[in-house]
Amino acid sequence: MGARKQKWTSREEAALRAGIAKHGVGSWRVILTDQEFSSILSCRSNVDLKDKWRNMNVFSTESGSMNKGRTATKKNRATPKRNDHSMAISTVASDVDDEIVDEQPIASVSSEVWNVLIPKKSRSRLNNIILESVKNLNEPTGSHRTTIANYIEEEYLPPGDFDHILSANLKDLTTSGELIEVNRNYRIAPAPGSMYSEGRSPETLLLEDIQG
DNA sequence: CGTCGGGCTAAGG
DNA sequence: CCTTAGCCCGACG
Repeated sequence: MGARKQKWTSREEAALRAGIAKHGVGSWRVILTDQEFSSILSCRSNVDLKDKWRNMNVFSTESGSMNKGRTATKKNRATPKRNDHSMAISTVASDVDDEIVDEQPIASVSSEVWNVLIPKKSRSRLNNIILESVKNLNEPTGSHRTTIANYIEEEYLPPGDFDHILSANLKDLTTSGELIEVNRNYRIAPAPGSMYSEGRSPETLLLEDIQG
């Protein structure tokens, strides 16, 4: 009644990302039954995971090409194919590249995808990941850039030249006040108005809705 | 049974 | 108004 639409918490999103990183895209049921995430995602169904993952990867909606053409509504996603539990997100990059140009080695594509497909619109997406990482690392004194980079590379995906992108975004987040930098360490900034969320331990912290 | 893509619609901008 | 995001539905294996 109160919440017909149950918004996804950043914790659930993190669990979903981690689950995909470990089990691959499409293994929603497996992720759901994994003891690591089953507790967090207990309220979600396998279909919910799929839908959420789709909504998380909204690329286009760019200027102009808001095509609603019924004929050959390509978009992304091509072959579900059983990918190994190593790439996961790279699969998304691969089929996107599949649409744009010809086939290219994924290794070179992944960084390109991040540079080309991410530029301004999805800046908040990357920042979201950064905030997520800092929050999940939960270092009392804050986390160093290399630590953050390492976490993101492990947990999400590893573009080659990701380092300088991270630096820019960290600076951006610090400027905007979302992160606080102390001695080259970054930590989540305290909430503008409220303290911790109600009933939430400092572990969970805040930042449920940073999307704005 | 699970996954997938399309579509609907309540919220928020 | 328009975009977004959660959810539902039918199809397919």
